Amino acid sequence: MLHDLLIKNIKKHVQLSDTEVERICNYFEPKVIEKRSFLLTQGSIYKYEGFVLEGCFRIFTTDKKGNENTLYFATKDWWLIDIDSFMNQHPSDLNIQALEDSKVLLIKKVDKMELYNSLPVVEKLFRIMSQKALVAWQRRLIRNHSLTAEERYHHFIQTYPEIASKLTDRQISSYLGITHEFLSKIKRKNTKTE
Amino acid sequence: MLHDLLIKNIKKHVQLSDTEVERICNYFEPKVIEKRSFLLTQGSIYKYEGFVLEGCFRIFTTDKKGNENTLYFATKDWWLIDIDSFMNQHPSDLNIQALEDSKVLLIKKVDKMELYNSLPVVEKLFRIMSQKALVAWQRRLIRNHSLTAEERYHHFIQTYPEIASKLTDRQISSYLGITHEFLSKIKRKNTKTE
DNA sequence: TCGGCTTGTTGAACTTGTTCAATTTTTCTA
DNA sequence: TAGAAAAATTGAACAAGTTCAACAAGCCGA
Repeated sequence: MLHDLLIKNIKKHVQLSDTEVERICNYFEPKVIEKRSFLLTQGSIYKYEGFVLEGCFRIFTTDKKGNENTLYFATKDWWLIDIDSFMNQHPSDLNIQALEDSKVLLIKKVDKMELYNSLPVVEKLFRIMSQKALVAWQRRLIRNHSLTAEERYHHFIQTYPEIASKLTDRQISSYLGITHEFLSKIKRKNTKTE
Repeated sequence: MLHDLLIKNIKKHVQLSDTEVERICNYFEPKVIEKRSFLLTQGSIYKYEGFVLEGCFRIFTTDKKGNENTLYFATKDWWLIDIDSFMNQHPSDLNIQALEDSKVLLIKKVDKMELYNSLPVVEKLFRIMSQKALVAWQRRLIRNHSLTAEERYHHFIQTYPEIASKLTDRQISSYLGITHEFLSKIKRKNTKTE
C-alpha cells in the first residue's frame, strides 16, 4: 500500500501486468526527508530518482550572480528527477530541497538501469513521461516570452493553487523569474483594484 | 545512402543491429519542402515526424497578441517534432516553416507506433532523445531568467553560429523573446564599442 | 517569551526592454 | 532592372521590472 500512489501514477501513462508492477515497486524504497534538508545539492552527483508520496520539494539552481532560479516544485504524485546528473553521472547544477517534512520513494541508478534493460514497458513509461514533460516546458517558455510577470503569476496560482498555498512569495518569484519586491508590488496592485 | 545521416544520428543515442536499422529506415520517406512553405500550420494535426537532411526550419507559434514566438530552429541533423499534436492527434499550436529549400525524411504516425511496438530499441531511442531535449529546455528557461537579452543573444550566436547566419534578425529576436527593434539596438551598441 | 532571523512591504532612482512612427536598406519578383 | 515588399535602423516617449535601502511583520528556537 506504500506503493499505491506510485502504481496509480504509472498506470496513468502505460498498462502494466501485476508481475511488472511488483518488479518495479521492489526497487523503490521509502525515505523520510525533513523540512529544509536536501535530497540533492548543487555540485554533487544524483544517484537516485524519486517519487513524492507526501510533502513538497523545490528544485532550483543558483547562478553566477547568486540568484536562485526555481525549475519546479514537486508535491505528492510528482517525480523528482535531475536527468542530466542522473543519466550522465556528473555533478548536478540543481538543488532539491524539502519545503516541509516529506516522504519519497527512491530508486537507485543501477536498479533503474536494470529495469530499463529487463522491462521494455519501463522504457515506454519514461519515454511517454519525458515527452509530456517536454511539452510542458515548451509551453512554459512560450508563456515566459508572451506574458507579463503579472499574467504569469496569476497563471501559476490558478494552475497550482495547492502548491502555491504552501510557498513563500520569494519561492514563487524565483519560479516566475522576477524579484520578490516586484511580486509584492504586483500583489498590492491587485488587492487595491479589487 | 539517403538514410545515412539519419542512421548516424540514431547511433549517437543507441546501439542498433543492421536489421533494426533497415526496418527503421524503411518507414522514413524523403520529401522536398520549398522555401517559405509549411510542413505544419497552427490548427492542423501533425501526422508526421521528421528529420532534416538539408535546409532549415523554424518552429513557432503565434499568440493572442499576434506575436510570433520561435520555439527552435532545425537544420541538418535535427528532428522536427510536435509531440503534443503528434502523440495526442489534436490541433497543433505550432507552425513548422522551411526558411530555405529543404529536404526531410518523414515517418507517419501509424508507422511510428508500429515501430514502438515491434522494436524496443525505438522506445529507448526516443526516451533518451526526449530526456536530452528536456535538459536543454530546462537550461534555456534558466538562461531566460538569469541572463539579459544581450547575453542571450551572444549565447545564441556563439552556440549556433551556422544557424544564426541563415536567420534574419526578426527570426532571432522571436527566439530570444525580444522585439526586433531592441535586437537592432543591442547590435549597434556592440559594433560601437568594438 | 525574548531575541534574532527570515519574509514581506514600500518608495525612489534606475535599467532594461517596448511601442510607435519615420527612414533607410536589402531582398524578391515581375 | 524597376518597383514593391520585407527587413533593419533610429529616436523619443513610455512601461515593465530591478536595485537598494529602510522598516514592519511573522516565525522559530532557546
